[in-house]
Amino acid sequence: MKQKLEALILTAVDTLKNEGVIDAGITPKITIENSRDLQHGDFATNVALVLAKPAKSNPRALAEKIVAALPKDELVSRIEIAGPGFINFFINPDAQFQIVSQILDQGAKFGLSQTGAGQKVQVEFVSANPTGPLHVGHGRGAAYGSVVADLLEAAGFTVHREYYVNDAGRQMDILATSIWLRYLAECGEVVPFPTNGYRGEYVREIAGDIHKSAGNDYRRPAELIVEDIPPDEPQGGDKETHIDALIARAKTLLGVSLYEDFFQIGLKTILQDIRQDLAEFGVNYQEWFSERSLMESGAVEEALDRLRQAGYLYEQDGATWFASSRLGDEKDRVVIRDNGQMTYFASDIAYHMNKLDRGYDKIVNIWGADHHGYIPRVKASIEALGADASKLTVLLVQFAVLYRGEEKVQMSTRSGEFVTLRQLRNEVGQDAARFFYVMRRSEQHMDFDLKLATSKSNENPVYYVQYAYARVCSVLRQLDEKNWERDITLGMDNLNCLREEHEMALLTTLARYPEVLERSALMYEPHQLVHYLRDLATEFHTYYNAHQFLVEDPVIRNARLNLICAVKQVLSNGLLLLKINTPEAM
RNA sequence: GCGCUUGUAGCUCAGCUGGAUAGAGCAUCGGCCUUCUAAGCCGAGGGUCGCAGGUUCGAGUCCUGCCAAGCGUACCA
Repeated sequence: MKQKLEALILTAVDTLKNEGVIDAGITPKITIENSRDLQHGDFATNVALVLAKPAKSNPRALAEKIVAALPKDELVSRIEIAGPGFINFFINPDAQFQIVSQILDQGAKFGLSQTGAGQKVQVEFVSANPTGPLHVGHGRGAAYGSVVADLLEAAGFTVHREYYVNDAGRQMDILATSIWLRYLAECGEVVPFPTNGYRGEYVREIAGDIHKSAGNDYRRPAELIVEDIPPDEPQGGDKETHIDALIARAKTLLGVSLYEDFFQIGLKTILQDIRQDLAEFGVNYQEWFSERSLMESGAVEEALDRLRQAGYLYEQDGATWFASSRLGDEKDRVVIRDNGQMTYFASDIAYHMNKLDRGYDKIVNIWGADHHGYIPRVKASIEALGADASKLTVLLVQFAVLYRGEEKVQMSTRSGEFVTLRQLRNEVGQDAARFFYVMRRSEQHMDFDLKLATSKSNENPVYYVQYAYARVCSVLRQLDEKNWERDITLGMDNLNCLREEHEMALLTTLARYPEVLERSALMYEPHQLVHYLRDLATEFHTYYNAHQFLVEDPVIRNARLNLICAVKQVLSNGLLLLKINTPEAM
């Protein structure tokens, strides 16, 4: 609809150019909007206002000339000039009706577009360290990321969803050592648990399982473990050096192979838990990409070599640095520490190099907002590798703060008392969890009210949309009970009897769906879809209260049924994208 | 100190990339169930869009400077 209008306006502008009214060199940026106010027609454009200055003309006068030059089209029933020079278009009602048959014809495909056809996009999200279960913060990234990916797919992109598994590095060593220490406790060895260890209950469970299946195979005497270990924080020492020493001790006492058992079992168990958690939440991936595989395949060395050849690496204080400050980062970054270990950033460079080499047109990373400081250095590394950094988009998701009514829910990873995603799902349910996560702009700090999400009342916005869907279903059931046949063709042939204000409003809203979907996708803003569905539900509920659908007159009845079935279809398409259920009865 | 993000109704948030009289939900107040589900609808009140400048026909939206909140500023991941 908008495209047609745009074409008409362009023709008019061209005519005026030929007449010399407008300088031929000017190409206006035409914006067409859905009018907010019905008095302003269905669509409005500001071309006249934009062109007034370069054309050295009064906007209203110019608007009149443009309107005069507009080709006649049956789509438009009336054109008005308003305010400072807006051109308002009133769409011919007959043209609006076709949306109903279009929706019912296309069904689940209505709204999908081919905008991104032929383009490959990779979306990486969640990527939480596999050192414990996902918590509510990850949940927001999961819901947001999966919907963004699905929206892109709906817009025609080929989407590759990926989880980057940090299965290398110190955090994993801390996990392995934590499990071992808990295991020793199972065996009866008394070793104080380090401040910096993972204290969650799940660590004990994994340790317990190992003890059950392996008995005392991994048991080592407590004296040997604590011998000469520097003190922990409560004893006046440093918790970091303390735990590092414990890790080193674990490796010596167990040997590489046995230590690796703990590492692998911990990784496997937790990763399995994360996968299952996400799958239950409706979040699925094409690939779980291992950081370790980058180290083992030599990809990290290769990436560093490429940076070195490009002249971006230098040695200082025994460490190897990447000169990211030359490419916009605030300071240079260490890639190889003075102890010879690669930093996390080094493998991250290799990972992004790998993504680029895979030939994606777009790379989308969804990160927690606390990682924002990382963006400049990653972009710098991509540029240093000679690639196009604009291919990478990093979307930040702000933390969700949990409330239970007025009361803030405390979360602490240290104590192991944090609220897990699983607990949240169980408490508020799948639909409410997804809806709440995705109904706010991702950059918006979010208050997640558990009480509101759990409430099965009118306070809860999730039910509002679902209820609209269920109501349509209910009407169709009533139709059956009355033994009335639904005559789709009769309804289609008589859509022009849908002249009530509420019906016209529904038609325009329905027609907006494809555009909303595309915008949501291209702007990575699922909340736009959520708001749209809310609006559609509102208009349906209003209509429902204002008019009876199951009326005696079969012509009006079937026309209205077709309209509400179109509403049902669009609600279903939208909710499906959000992976929110469409209950037939509530 | 510097950087990123955010300041819009009592609360939680939208605001379609600069447009017309700033919108919704919750909360408050008042109405609507013998007729398709009242998890709904209709109506009312509620605003210096953090503050101050600037850009222009026009600013919640853009630019500058302040103020406030969250996060980040590691040879941690």
